[in-house]
Amino acid sequence: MPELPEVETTRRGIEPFALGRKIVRLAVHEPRLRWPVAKKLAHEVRGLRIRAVGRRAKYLLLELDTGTLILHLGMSGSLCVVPATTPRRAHDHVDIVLDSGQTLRFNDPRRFGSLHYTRGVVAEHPLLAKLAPEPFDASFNADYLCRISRKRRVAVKLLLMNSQLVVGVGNIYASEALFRAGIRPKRQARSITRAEAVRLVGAVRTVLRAAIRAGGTTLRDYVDVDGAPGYFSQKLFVYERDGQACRVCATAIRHFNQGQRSSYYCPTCQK
DNA sequence: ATGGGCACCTGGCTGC
DNA sequence: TGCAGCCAGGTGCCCA
Repeated sequence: MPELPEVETTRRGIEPFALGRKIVRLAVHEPRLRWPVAKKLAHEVRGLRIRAVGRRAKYLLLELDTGTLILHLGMSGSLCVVPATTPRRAHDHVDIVLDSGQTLRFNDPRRFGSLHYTRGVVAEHPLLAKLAPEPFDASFNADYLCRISRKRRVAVKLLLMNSQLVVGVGNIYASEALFRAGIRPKRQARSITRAEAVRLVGAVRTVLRAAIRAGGTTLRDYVDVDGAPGYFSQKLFVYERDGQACRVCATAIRHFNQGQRSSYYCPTCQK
């Protein structure tokens, strides 16, 4: 579920509670996540201090004294800060108990999330090593986009969602960015003109920034650290708005399936 | 190398 | 009311 804005909202939410805190105990109540949580992980991080709370793509990174915890929220995951005495609820899989008496509690009904610990250079971890630039990085620009897409026949929306081109853009924000750039999701990547590439890079950044400002998008179950929803759903132009009037030109928004995912666009605003 | 499809899992909604 | 069927913010992997 969570795309970059939701993960970034979570990062900012836990940072004030986590930074500088020592991990008293890490309890894995359900190790069957996307990959089984390593048995030795809890023992490895016990007593270590959280030196930084970072993010790379959709991964949350808790930098500890001697390594990094790598947490992915999957499709339905969320992280809350609660007093350690708070009773667990369904799908509360991991507790990171801090020396403040609070715990970072990971909840994930679908269990597509993951938790790893690495003592090595985190950027070289197999999950992170092949990731493309961050959308706000200067290296993600129109030249780069043109170069990558030049020979690609794949639909531009699928390319946007490919973490080897740019990270953090999932199904919601790919549709939204393409709307803002005036480009139909079905267009072959190689048909994107330079002017369109300029617009698309700008649109990706604008929509992600706006979504972060709104605390992310809650469609079904995403909540932030305080259990509150994100408000960007009110500002979506096309996502899950099929049949409704385009907010710009009033044409009915259309919907179709693309790569086993739903895509939405305005047939008038997008060419 | 590229692109397409599947798998992993639970819960909520729709329609019979 | 019950239940089958379908859908959902991700992404690694296997195959052609």
